[in-house]
Amino acid sequence: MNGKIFIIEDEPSIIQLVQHNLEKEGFIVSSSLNGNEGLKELKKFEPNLLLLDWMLPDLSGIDICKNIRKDNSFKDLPIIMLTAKGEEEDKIKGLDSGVDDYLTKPFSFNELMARIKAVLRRSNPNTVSDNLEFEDLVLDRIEKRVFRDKKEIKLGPTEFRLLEFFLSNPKRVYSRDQILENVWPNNVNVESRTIDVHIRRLRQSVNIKDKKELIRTVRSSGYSLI
Amino acid sequence: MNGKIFIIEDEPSIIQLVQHNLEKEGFIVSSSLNGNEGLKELKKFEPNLLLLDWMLPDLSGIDICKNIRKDNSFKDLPIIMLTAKGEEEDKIKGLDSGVDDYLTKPFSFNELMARIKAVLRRSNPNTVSDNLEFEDLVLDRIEKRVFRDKKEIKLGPTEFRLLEFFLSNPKRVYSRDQILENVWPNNVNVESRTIDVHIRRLRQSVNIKDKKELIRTVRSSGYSLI
DNA sequence: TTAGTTTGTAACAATTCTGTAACATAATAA
DNA sequence: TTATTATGTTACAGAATTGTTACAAACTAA
Repeated sequence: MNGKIFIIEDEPSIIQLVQHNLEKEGFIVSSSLNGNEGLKELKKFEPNLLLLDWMLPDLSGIDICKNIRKDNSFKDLPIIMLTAKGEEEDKIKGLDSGVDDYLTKPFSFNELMARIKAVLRRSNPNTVSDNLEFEDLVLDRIEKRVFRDKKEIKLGPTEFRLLEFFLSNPKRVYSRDQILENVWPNNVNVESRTIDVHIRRLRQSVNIKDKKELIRTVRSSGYSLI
Repeated sequence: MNGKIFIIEDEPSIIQLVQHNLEKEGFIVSSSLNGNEGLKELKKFEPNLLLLDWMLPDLSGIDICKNIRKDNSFKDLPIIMLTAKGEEEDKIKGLDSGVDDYLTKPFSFNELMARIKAVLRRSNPNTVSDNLEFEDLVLDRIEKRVFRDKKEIKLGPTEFRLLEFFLSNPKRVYSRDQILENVWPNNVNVESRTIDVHIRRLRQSVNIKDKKELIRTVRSSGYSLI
């Protein structure tokens, strides 16, 4: 998951929490505590999505919204509005003003994340791709297909998940424990040597003559893409 | 398993139990009985993980959480929240205060241990992201690679850990005892001369023609980077 | 059902890593 | 200087880790 997200929200604790978690998810995040300043910074930052608080000390969220929509280069910027509880009526207005979605505080991060993904996918398909890529390797999560060098590769379910996991963070070395935790269904007990065998199978499928080895063994640590 | 764990929890019996068991597992543990004092001590202690009680006499767990997340040097500190049953669980989760995991009292030590391991695995390699650097030497802990002068150097597992240890505090002279304690798995007995041999191997790998020696011998004291 | 896949494990092979001993050399003290 | 102690260097056996293969059980699709 990638993309740039801007937050305008006057409560620092919310900014901290959301920003922290979004960055952990791989987004580039910037923020502002008030409307006027936020508008300026936003235009410099050029985000792919805006999280906008409804109640701000200077401008209301709706004013910001209108302002943004006037600016030609941002008239398609997806906006998710954050509203405090009990601002029900205003929601409707909010939607009228060109907001893409709204979220009522307090919200869980998972909720927020789901909305962000949905909105980004809907309005900016390029920033959120369901393909994982690494060099000449492409994994299509939706169609469950894998290509190397434009040619399709057939993988079994486990090899697919294994490769998907490696691609989530290419080059990073994962221990067998980490692989087990993330690739196998929870609380399934398999020997760690089993992973070696699946690595072997994945290697066999993924390797192409005249192409370099894709999976690196790091002795006493685990495996990684390379 | 190693690392530093801090506990903020007002019930002494729980602290006793948890602390004792964690120390037996090889963790360095410190604790505090209340929020305000805990916050101060925590920042001095610089833990790798925090066990945080939800109900405290002075501050609530969530306040502490927010406070921690504001501090830049601790915004990635993994936190496991301890809650009593029925203690507004939903609220805690709903607010998503940046907590990494929850545990409902009463819990077994095994449960706790499992969560700790999972959280540490999940968040430590990520947050500790960083490369260790010293002059033209770079050690990438995530990808488990070492570079000197931009060129990759192949190291065995022990040499890697050895170098990693030296890089944690470059220029500092470590005695053979300290090296043993930190580089070799706990309760392994090896002769101290063995270290000399590994130093030799590390030197051989790390040294480059026309570049100065990187590892200094301090007679009767130990070794250090230089 | 049946035929074809997929999966986990065991067993063995291949490879790499480690610790130690033994000897060489360097530094220090007497 | 010589004696003594600390460190450097090398070689090697056996530990430990990983690669590979084969096979039976579990699973799927027709």
